[in-house]
Amino acid sequence: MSEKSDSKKQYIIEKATAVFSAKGFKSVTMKDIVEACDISRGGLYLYYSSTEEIFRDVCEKADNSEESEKELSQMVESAKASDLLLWFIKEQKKAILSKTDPLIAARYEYAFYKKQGGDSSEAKAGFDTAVKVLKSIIIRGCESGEFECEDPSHAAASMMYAIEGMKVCSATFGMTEKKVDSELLFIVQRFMEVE
Amino acid sequence: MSEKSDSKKQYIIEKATAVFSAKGFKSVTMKDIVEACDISRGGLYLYYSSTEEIFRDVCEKADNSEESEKELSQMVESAKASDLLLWFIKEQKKAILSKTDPLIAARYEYAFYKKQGGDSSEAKAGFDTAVKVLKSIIIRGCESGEFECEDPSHAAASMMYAIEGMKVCSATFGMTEKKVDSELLFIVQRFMEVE
Amino acid sequence: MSEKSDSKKQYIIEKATAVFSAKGFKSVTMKDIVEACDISRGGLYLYYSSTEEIFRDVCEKADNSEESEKELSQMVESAKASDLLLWFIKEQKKAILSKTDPLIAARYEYAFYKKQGGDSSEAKAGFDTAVKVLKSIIIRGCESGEFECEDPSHAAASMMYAIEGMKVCSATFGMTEKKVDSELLFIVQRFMEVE
Amino acid sequence: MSEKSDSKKQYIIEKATAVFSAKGFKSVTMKDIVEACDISRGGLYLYYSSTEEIFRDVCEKADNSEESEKELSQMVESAKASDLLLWFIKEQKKAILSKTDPLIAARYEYAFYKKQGGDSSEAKAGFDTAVKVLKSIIIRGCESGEFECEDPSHAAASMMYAIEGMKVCSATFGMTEKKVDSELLFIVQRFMEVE
DNA sequence: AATGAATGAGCCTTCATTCAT
DNA sequence: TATGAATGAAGGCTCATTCAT
Repeated sequence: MSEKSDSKKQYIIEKATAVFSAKGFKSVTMKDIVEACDISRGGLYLYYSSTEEIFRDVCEKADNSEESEKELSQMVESAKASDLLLWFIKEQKKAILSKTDPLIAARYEYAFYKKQGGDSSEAKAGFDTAVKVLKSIIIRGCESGEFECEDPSHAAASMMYAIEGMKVCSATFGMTEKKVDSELLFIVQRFMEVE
Repeated sequence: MSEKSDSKKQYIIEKATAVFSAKGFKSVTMKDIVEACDISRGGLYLYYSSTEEIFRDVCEKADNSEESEKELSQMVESAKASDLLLWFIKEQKKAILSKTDPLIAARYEYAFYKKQGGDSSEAKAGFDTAVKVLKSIIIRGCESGEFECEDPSHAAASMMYAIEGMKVCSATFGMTEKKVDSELLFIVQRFMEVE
Repeated sequence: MSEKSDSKKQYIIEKATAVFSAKGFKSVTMKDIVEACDISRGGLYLYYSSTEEIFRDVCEKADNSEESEKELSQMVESAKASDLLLWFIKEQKKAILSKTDPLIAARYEYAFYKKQGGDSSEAKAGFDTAVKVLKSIIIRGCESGEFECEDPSHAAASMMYAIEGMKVCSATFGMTEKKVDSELLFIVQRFMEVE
Repeated sequence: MSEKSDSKKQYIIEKATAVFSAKGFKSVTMKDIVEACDISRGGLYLYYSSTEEIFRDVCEKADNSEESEKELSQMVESAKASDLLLWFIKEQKKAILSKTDPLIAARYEYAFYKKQGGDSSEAKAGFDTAVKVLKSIIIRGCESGEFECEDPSHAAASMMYAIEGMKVCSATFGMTEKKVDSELLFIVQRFMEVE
């Protein structure tokens, strides 16, 4: 199963990504996927048995190709903290503007759907990871004297909440790039002194 | 029609609120409402013809009983800015913790649903109002010398983004009251000097 | 009941006539009538308990005010047969063009509906009456030497079939007045010699 | 899809024909068809999505097996006009008596339904075709000296109106075969001299 | 592995009809 | 008489899911 079926799964994921990006999470039916993939109804069931299952893989793949954290873990060893921060902020900006992630709306829908059902570990994990990364950047910057920040832990969390808020606002009623830039700059200045 | 049917509508809203709180927005069917209200299928259609229509009234009622902004507009005339800020933060805290608003998840779902459909004015309006209120509190505090803040407009927006982020996080994977308190305090301190 | 309720019935008939003219027979619901009459649902049921019942009265009233046959029976005593024929043809022309009878489509629909249900006496009665009238006109004309016609009985029937055909055609896909005139003239000439 | 589903469509058409013959057009529901076909609700929707769509195919099939016009176009090349006329009249007689076409009532109902909706091209097309065919037969007969007729165009139209009238009368309140024979004979004699 | 026809449950919506007032 | 809220049956439609091939 593994080799062949894996490439087929990749194909399905690819087509499904477009569907979830366009329709969100709950509105997507197995029929939508079947049609997007130009595959048979029964065929799809050989690989996936619910839209949720498909969505998970869609997100997973998207997360990986949004190489962000992986890439970071390499940079983090070598680079200057200010470069890292710049990079992190740019990544977040892209995410806010959905340039990287057209799935954002679907992700939130899914998060709420799971909350309803009691499970929410995935959403939490994503957020916590981002906070950790940001915190480690700040700490690094403080150590190297690039930044000054009394409470990196708190600062990282607060910044991420604000960023999260912008993501939601952008996903629900839209934000201009200019506005996002201005907000991000303002926030960074508030939470740390950049030398 | 108006008196009697209005009380019936109130009854439906009341029962429906529980349904939306428990199941979010999209999963709720007319049948769910019918059953919660213990009325006939046709009976419900006498008052409402879609879950969306019901949801709007549910939210409207919830907004009014979350007397927040209304109440504020009275206080704002007389009170000290620091009291107003305290009050505002407390309201937001309640909202974040869903103590006031168990509809929060449904509201977000609805916002995404409308975004899908192209309309998003309602969500935007809610956010903008909150920013305006906060901004006016900050300005007042600056004038009275209670606060110090260079850029009230920006500060208000940033604080609301962070609060919005907390709302989402709380709605998707939960936040403890302690955590919320700590975050709110930190944020306020970052964005203004409280004398 | 009789006096008061009669005037109310007349009112209902009047309003219902417009509804049947516009929507045919089967598409009309009790709700349509209720709305057209601006009366309560229960109120209508006090007088009528089905659209069919209403439709019967609607037709009956229409038949009476289309004074045709009644009026004729007076004329028939005195007038010249050629005048009567002229009058008869004019009446039919009006009927074909639905100038007199916007109910025509509804009537046919009803006729087919009843046929389905096995009853058809009403439709037959209407047609037979017309044939009789036409036949008596022809006979009268033959006696007075105005017309010449070997088989008045057959001629009357045939002419009425053609007229009936025109009614249906007019009701289903429309006919111009010019076309109707031309056809009626042609038919009369074929079935009798007008001196 | 084409082969298998076509045979299934044929099956549905066959069963549906009986339903439309028995119940007319408007009274027929998808459920009726589903039950007549002994298939599932969803199954029917695989092939047809409205009773109208089914009815169109029902009529089309009926029209083809009433080989009439097709057959005629072959005969018309070779046969004597008087034979053609005889054939045409016989076909009409069958139609009037609904021996060929138990769908007649449903067809009229459909015609009125479409008129209500503004479309009536189908009904008109059917009638016009019949007129053309009859006219060409008459012209042929005149050319060969079999018939004598001053105005074939008018005569054809008038005859068809009469025939149409008989169809309606037969469909609504019935006509005996004898009566139909007698009327048809009379009409033919009136509109042309048969040598 | 893959197909796609078939199923049946489930939701939506509209009406005729009743009944307490 | 008259009202109109309420009911529930009936029909429409869509999907997830299965299964013979």
